[in-house]
Amino acid sequence: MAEKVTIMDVARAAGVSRQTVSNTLNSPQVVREETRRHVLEVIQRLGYRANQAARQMRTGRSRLIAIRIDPGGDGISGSVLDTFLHGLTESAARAGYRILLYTAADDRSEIATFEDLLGSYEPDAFVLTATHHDDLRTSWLLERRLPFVAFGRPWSDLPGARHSWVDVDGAAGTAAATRHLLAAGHRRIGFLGWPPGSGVGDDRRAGWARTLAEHGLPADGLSRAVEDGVESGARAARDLLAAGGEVTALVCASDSLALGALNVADALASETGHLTGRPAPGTPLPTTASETTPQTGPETTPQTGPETTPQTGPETASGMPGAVSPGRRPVAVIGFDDTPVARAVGLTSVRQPLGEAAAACVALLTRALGSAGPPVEHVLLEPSLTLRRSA
Amino acid sequence: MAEKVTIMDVARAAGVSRQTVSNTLNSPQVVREETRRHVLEVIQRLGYRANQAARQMRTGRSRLIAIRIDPGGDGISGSVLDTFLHGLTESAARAGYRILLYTAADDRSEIATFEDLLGSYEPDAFVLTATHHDDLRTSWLLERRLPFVAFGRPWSDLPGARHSWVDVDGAAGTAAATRHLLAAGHRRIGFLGWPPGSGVGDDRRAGWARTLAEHGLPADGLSRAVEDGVESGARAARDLLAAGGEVTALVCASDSLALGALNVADALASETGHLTGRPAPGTPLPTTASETTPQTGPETTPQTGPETTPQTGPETASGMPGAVSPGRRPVAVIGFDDTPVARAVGLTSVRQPLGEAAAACVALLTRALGSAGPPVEHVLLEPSLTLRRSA
DNA sequence: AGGCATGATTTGATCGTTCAAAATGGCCGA
DNA sequence: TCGGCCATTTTGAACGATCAAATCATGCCT
Repeated sequence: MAEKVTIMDVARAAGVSRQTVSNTLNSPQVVREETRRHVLEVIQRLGYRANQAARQMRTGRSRLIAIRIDPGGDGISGSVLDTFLHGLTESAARAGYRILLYTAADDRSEIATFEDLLGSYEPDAFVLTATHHDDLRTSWLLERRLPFVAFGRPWSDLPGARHSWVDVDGAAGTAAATRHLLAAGHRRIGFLGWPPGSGVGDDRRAGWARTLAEHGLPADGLSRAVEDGVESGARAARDLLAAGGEVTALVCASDSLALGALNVADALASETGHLTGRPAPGTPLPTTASETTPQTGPETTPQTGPETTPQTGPETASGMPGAVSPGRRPVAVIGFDDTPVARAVGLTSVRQPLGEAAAACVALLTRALGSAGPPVEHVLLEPSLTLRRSA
Repeated sequence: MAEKVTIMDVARAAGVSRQTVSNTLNSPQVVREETRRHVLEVIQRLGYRANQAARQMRTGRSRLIAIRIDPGGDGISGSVLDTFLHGLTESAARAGYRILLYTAADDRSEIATFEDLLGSYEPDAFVLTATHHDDLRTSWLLERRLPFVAFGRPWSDLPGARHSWVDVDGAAGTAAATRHLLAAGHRRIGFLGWPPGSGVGDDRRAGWARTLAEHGLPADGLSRAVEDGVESGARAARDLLAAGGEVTALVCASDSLALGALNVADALASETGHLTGRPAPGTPLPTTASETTPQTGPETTPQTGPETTPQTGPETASGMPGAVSPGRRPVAVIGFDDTPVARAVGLTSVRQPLGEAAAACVALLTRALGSAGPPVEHVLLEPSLTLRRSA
């Protein structure tokens, strides 16, 4: 096993007391410059690291942030949590925190886990995801004045339900998508979303509706509300396109719905002879300019250091057997979340700045835990549009 | 804040000493039955939970398992780690452990993180993923006799590099895929994989090659080795299909490659008039039997309790505009990992039993940490084939 | 020179648990 | 009645850090 180096080992080696070593690390300003340097040198040499358990016992802080990981539905948008989690781990590490995972089936069992964790590992804070109407978790945490941030707005305006949150402006995302389609000449733009009641879904629909209204275009009958899923998206798209509204483009609340819609659009195109409009279903565009992310408005994203996500880079293409002759575009489709599926099938999609969101969560938490600054803060980030062949 | 309940609070309330409370929890056999029951009742009533930091200080065990989370390339197979992580969190919780996350860019920085963590949070064990040839991490951990399991075999047979691992038999997966294609009548079955040298990739290619050999079929010129990615998969598929080998089916080392191949296959089909062979690219089969997972051999998977992953269920379908008339099948394609992308585009794929793998990792670790059983054990799990429209 | 504020460092106590050893009490046989 | 043994329970010490208070220098002012 690795030999343990305690604060006493360092103290002895440096010829000072425990407390001076502790002070050089935690309150450098009270230690004489020369002593400080010497102690730091010894710490370095011995490879000393403060034992977290002992520190926690005395200070009551674990430097642990807990977050739930869940299986994630059909998995298509599962990568969203995945990416967020990675960003969170990275940002937390920079701030001296570590991420602790737990699972829970519903609000009730999640609260039970809160109690369990608080009694044993004593995480300093929680990060909540998938907030919803009448979220039991937020009220439970608020009642006990436990520090937490939600990734997602509180979708109810109960007076006491004020807490810190970070979110991505879904409405701005669908608005940008809609504006992009308008700029491309589309005038009958439909929306595929979820049944009313989900905060996220309503928000995304609102962005589309608002933008149409701003351009003096009617939205009546151009919207469908179905459960999330590829096939329900396909059904809804068929229904909407057959309704006689002459819809030429679709904005969708998720990549799952969008993928279903895209399948329908491609099928219709091949049926009506427009097959060659796109190179081949699911094949990337032959130009390197096919994958771009234009700004969707004033970028308020805070600078959070370099994101080290290795980019695969836009795929280059050689001979495209499907691209025979240029034809008129079939129904344009835009998804939401820019999941791997979207990249794989060439679906234009709204991308959430997940790395920035994670960094913002950590920033809010550390500020709250450091007891500096206001206890309740909000950060609303702008998404961007990743353009691909589908729109 | 939540009122803290210590072991002394319980002791006082129950009219016994600290140690008796401790014993009721940790060594029940030394406590008189009646006392034990009484103390347990008080513990329940007060909601006592042993403070992990204090316990860790005394025992030296943190009940923490550390694992790396990484961004995950193009994201398509990112969901693999995601699912594994969820299973790990669940299995670990059942065994009384929690999962701690960290990030690292490469082996060197991961080892630096080991040192950091071991000096501060003192995780009891590590779970390594993405093991590779000459893995610096395993040798580092082995030298220090630190407990760990690798999800992935050690892809080098250095004498000293013996450690516990859990893996999925990739060769068995590609073999099953190949057998499935053979049973469907295919005789010229190609393979799209990665350049030689990666253990995982070589293993998957071997399963395909072995199966062809077993059936007395030649494999010469039927294999391509390219970097992972949708477009490189497409290129390799075009190359292989144009080579004049009359290839009618493709087994691929990943869903990314398979997706590229599928795009090419679909494009070729529409070029040669076979378009209607499949309902519509990216559309699920209209039958509910389309998504099945046959056994691929003697199932050695250990029983690990109910996996609570909510299944979306096989998608049902209504009118399929693309399915005009039944035609001859175009090139069949099978992927690997059964990612969300595969489900979304209807790609038949080899599924890894990730929940079982995670459970096996935890089982191996707890056994090693409990110092019962042999310190080095191996678990090799059988993957299964998820059938969809692509093969 | 003595008192005193200031800066730097050290000492004592404590967090909550478990290990190890000591204490208690009942029962038995001599 | 006493010692010994066993089962059960209690007490003392320790894990490694930080907080709070005490101590030790040092310089300055009166």
